[in-house]
Amino acid sequence: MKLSTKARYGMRAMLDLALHRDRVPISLKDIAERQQISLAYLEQIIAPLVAAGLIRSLRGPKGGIWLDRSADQVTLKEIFQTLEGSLAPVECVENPQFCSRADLCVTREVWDRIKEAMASVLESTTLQDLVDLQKKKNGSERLMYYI
Amino acid sequence: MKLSTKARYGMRAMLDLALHRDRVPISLKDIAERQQISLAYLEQIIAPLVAAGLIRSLRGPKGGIWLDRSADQVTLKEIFQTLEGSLAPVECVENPQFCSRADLCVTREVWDRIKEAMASVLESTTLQDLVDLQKKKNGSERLMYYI
DNA sequence: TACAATGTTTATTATAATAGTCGACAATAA
DNA sequence: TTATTGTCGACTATTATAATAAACATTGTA
Repeated sequence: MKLSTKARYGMRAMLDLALHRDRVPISLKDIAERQQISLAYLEQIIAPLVAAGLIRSLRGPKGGIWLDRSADQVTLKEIFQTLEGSLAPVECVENPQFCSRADLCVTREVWDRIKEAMASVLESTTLQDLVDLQKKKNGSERLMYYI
Repeated sequence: MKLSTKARYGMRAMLDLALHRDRVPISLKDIAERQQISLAYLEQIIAPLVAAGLIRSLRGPKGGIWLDRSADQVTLKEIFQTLEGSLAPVECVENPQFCSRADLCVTREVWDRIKEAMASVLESTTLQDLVDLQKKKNGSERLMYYI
């Protein structure tokens, strides 16, 4: 049960945005270079985040993207769900009619608990928490991330 | 991030075994029928559980499989890991050298927390817990599961 | 106004994983 | 001895993933 690269890269891209809030749009090209993701692929990852209203964008020279809210108002759950869909590890958790056994099956309860455990982590963490973690972690290596 | 059918079916098969502890081997055919899984596919799911020592087996007439331990001694984590591999949602959590950014990347911390949250649920639940849940849930429908 | 620099959208593709099926084989109780 | 079980390996169809690429739309600036 592995995460897709879209969710992995997308989370990195969102953190990159949060770390570079300079009141100017950040170009996809810059993010792609810093995060070592191909520009073309990054475009595909950013698109749903724009559609979900987490990111805003502007085309043209000096264009780019930026967070629509302050980092402490964006939970990782929103990002995750936008890129990966439901948190449920099996379809029947959200969609009982997916399996005819759903109403009798107690393994479903297990998968639901896992969903809730994941939700708890992702709801309680914001982009700002990641920013703080990053700053704390970098210490002297800060320059790598801020220049 | 969805579970494979192997883990889904395998968890059901293990619960089926725990519910039918009658001191006799249970045939794969019976489990396949009750759980609505093809026999051929179920064989593939059972094999790693036997290899992991969770299940024992006997061939021939009246042969079948059974739990090697009592249900309260089998955590769901063991079953999950046997069928699905690591709990880590991204490779770098277990294998830092998977990604060159691993030591600086704080999204990795998020994925690790998710892994731990899942582990917590799966470690703290045993097959016996599922058996109890099932009995409680079934009530009058018990017969469906016990005959 | 022209144009270069950006984001947007859609199509296409290669690779791998999933979810099985099938057939030959091995062991064993009756 | 034989029918009944589990074991093992090969095979296959379908789908998802992880991209690449090309054409297009917008916009700041010279």
